[in-house]
Amino acid sequence: MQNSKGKYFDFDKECRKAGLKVTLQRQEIFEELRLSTDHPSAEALHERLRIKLPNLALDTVYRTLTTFANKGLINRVETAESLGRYEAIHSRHHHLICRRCGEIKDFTWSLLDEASLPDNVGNWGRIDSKNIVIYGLCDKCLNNS
Amino acid sequence: MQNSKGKYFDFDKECRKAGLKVTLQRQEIFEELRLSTDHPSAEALHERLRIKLPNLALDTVYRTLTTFANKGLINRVETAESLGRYEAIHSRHHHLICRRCGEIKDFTWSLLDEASLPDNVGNWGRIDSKNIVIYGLCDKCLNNS
DNA sequence: GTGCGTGCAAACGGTTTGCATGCTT
DNA sequence: AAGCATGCAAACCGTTTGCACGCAC
Repeated sequence: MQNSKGKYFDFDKECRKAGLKVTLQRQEIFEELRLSTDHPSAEALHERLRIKLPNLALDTVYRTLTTFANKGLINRVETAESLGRYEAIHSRHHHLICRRCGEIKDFTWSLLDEASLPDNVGNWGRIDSKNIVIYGLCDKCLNNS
Repeated sequence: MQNSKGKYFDFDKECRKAGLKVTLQRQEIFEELRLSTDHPSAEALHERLRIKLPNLALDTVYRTLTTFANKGLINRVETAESLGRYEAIHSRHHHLICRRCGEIKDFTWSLLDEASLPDNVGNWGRIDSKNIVIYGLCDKCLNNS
């Protein structure tokens, strides 16, 4: 993505716009995350990048992900394992989480996105996000049990 | 609750039914959790029980909560802080979580509970729970900022 | 050249585990 | 009397932090 002419997302540009220096580590971490569809953890990303960047430190991955999330370049997702996991930002979606294998599947539900909240919420405050989290057993795990 | 004649929930009975021995620690931990409305963590419960049970070990609280959750006596709730927190089981509800103070408010939304999932979920597997998690800033925190 | 970003190592906090003792059944 | 539950201490694991060097700007 270094020199992409904005094909998908001009990372270098967005990075600088956020006031961050463009480094190889940041480029690669973002790219790996962008290509991942499974909400990897910091450790998982570190593992995957070991071939490309053998010297990459795990704490750099943590720091980078935190920085990206703070700058709004990526989203942090709370999961079943009480473990911080991350995702490249894409469209509004909800989560199906398998209790067994931990896999997280996204799904969209525009009907809900547009629905207004029930009265008993009242004027709780300012709402930033509204997400459904569904737990269960995915098809694979159901068949292997 | 030890000798309550089933006024709210006969803990001793339910405990034995689940194959668990009834101990003072378990009774007190359950009772404290039942009286709590703020989804306390294991550490918070431990702290609150210090007066009643000065010798109660923190790991006992962890073990007890895990045991209860496994037996279905209580629910485990995933929260903003990536921290396991617990709640006594009450009626079906959803969560409003304040990013600032971490407070979790419950609300009900039967319309959603009864709604059928969108088509794109397909036959993902077996669904155990379906919860909405709303993040934002509660009224108190909004006014103090 | 300035200062942010990185790698290294050590600290940290919540949670889990091994073991011997104690209490429920 | 038998065995699960507890307390204690140590281990564990994911994450954060302090520091000095190195690279982007």
